[in-house]
Amino acid sequence: MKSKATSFDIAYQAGVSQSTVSRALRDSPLVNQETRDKVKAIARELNYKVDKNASNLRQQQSRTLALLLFEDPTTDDSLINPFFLSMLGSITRASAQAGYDLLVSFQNMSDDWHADFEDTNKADGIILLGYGDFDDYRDKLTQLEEQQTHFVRWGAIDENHPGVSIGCDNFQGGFDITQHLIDLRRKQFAFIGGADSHAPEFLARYQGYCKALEENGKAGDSVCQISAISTEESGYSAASDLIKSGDKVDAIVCASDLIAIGVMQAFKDSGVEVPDEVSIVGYDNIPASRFTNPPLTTVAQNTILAGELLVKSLLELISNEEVEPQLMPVEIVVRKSSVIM
Amino acid sequence: MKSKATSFDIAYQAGVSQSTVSRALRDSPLVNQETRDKVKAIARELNYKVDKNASNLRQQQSRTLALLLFEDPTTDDSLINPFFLSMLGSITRASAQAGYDLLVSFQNMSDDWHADFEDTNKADGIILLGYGDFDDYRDKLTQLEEQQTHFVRWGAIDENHPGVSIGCDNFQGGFDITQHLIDLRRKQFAFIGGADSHAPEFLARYQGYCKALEENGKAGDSVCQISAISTEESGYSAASDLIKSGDKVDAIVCASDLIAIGVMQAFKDSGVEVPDEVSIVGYDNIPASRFTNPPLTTVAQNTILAGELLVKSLLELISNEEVEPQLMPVEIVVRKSSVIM
DNA sequence: CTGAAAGCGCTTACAG
DNA sequence: CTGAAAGCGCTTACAG
Repeated sequence: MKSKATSFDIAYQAGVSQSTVSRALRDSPLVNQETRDKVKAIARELNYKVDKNASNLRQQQSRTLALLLFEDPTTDDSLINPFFLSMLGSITRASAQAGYDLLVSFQNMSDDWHADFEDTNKADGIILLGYGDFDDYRDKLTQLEEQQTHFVRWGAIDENHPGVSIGCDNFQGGFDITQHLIDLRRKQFAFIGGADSHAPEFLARYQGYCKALEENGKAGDSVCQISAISTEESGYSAASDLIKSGDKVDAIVCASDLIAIGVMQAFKDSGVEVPDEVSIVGYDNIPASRFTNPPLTTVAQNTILAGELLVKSLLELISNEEVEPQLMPVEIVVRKSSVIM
Repeated sequence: MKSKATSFDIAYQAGVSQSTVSRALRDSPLVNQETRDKVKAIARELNYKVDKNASNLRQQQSRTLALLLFEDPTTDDSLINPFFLSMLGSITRASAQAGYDLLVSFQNMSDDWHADFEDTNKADGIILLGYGDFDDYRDKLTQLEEQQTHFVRWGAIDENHPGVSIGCDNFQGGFDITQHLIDLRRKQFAFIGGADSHAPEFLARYQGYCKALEENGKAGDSVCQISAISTEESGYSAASDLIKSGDKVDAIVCASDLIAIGVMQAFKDSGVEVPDEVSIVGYDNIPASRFTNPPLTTVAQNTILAGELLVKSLLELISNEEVEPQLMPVEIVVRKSSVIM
């Protein structure tokens, strides 16, 4: 009584075979309209639901996507980079709309993502968000590709990177935000954030930064760059080094908002006024960027579109369609951390 | 060749029966040590992974938990209340550690959570985070209970609420933070946030607030309360009303950080200094609360412990153990929005 | 349009 | 300690 109804229970009550029940519930055109209605009515009445495990086993699929997050060295408890957190909602939503369930896990929970998700039939494909060092990560991507795993990742787009990437135009973002500072008549620039193969997104932002300086005759001397990973602490310490060095700067482009928040704090702690003495800008438009003091000028990436595109591309990959990497545009969000009133 | 190995492939190579392979891989004591090692070696070599669907179907379970988030009216794109977002990491982590997968979805994606998760065998249990109006939500909880669904929720603890709740001591939090303001010699108090059955957490915080005022001989006149839902906009508009009313207040307890951020903005826009003229405090200790100007004094809930406890309790429920609701302690985080320097 | 039957890949009671 | 067999609840080719 209390135990779950199966398709046989419905078949019995409807006076048809179990095969017919299965067909009717899946809206097969093979089934007579009348039979179909009857079966559906009984199914509803018995509160019948197709058993996912049985259905998936039979069809050799899972109708589930896996979202693998990178465990970030964040200051709060979430362990997830706030930028990725804002993407989570749209990925969840897009998966659900496509009729797929979404499994969420951390990348470091497993060594072999393919084995743990696709081989076990837990997921039909994988979405990757974030990573530590790209040079290490690349090997994992190559491995996934060799195993013919269906996966998409958010990040820099480069023909040499394994797999399909969806990402924003980091070069353009770096260029635009630097141009914004140049338009404000800032003279002495610095870039804070790693600018090498370990972090290709940051590198592209840096290259956009350099290009903007170059186009404005500011190459050479003022192309100052200090490495930092994407945390407030790292930004704080990089900025402290810069301040100690005595180099005069009046414009700082940070590779991420988290870095910028740390950098801003370091300058304030040294008694330097932001933006009066130095303009500071970030990248990502994380929720906290609106609340910093002063509010942070930054580069926004469309996280809603990003989530939708990641899911859409992955589903295409799963249906063996050809999928192109996608480069999305960025948008400058001007707030008070850059503009002198 | 390229197709996935099954237990039969291993059986063939190991020269044993498929049953023995299954037993060996599950570390059954029935299997000879030698046989077990051989089977495991071959499994590793063939990159064999147990098919989840088959295994789950057979065992009539899913080893999966469902996390149902409430789609909040947030200002950013995530659609998820930042407080719950910080819990996501620890829930993900705790599930993985218990050997369970975590399915994430929005509550409004479905009308019948039981049917959509437990009846389909997609999940063995459900974790609920957030809701809109508690009076509506309560019916859903009652329904879940009637269907004997395994579920736990984060929220107010009340014997009359259906199901098992894990939550922080909202009454104590409201009391402590109000006492903090009293200790600062504030005189005229207001509480901003709904204080009725629609939002039991807010109500408990309000009751703690009232109790603290009462104990300090401040009951009666100063027990001012203005309703607001947990968004910056709602806080802003409630504070604007308060300001317009001309009532003098020098201490405002907000039911959440989001409300407090809006309230603070409204006062600043009216030229009132925070905290010099009015102390403003929030509740939740969301990431952005550290960055507001001035940084927000608030009540912190231990999100890591909360996530772990939710998962632990749900697993106990699944194994049909008796589970008690859990009330966790809170901690006041004093920042500059309350304290005059 | 419908039914009987096979089979997806496991786990486990049963028999030895 | 091991194997043959049943069965979890579906979907779908096959036959009519």
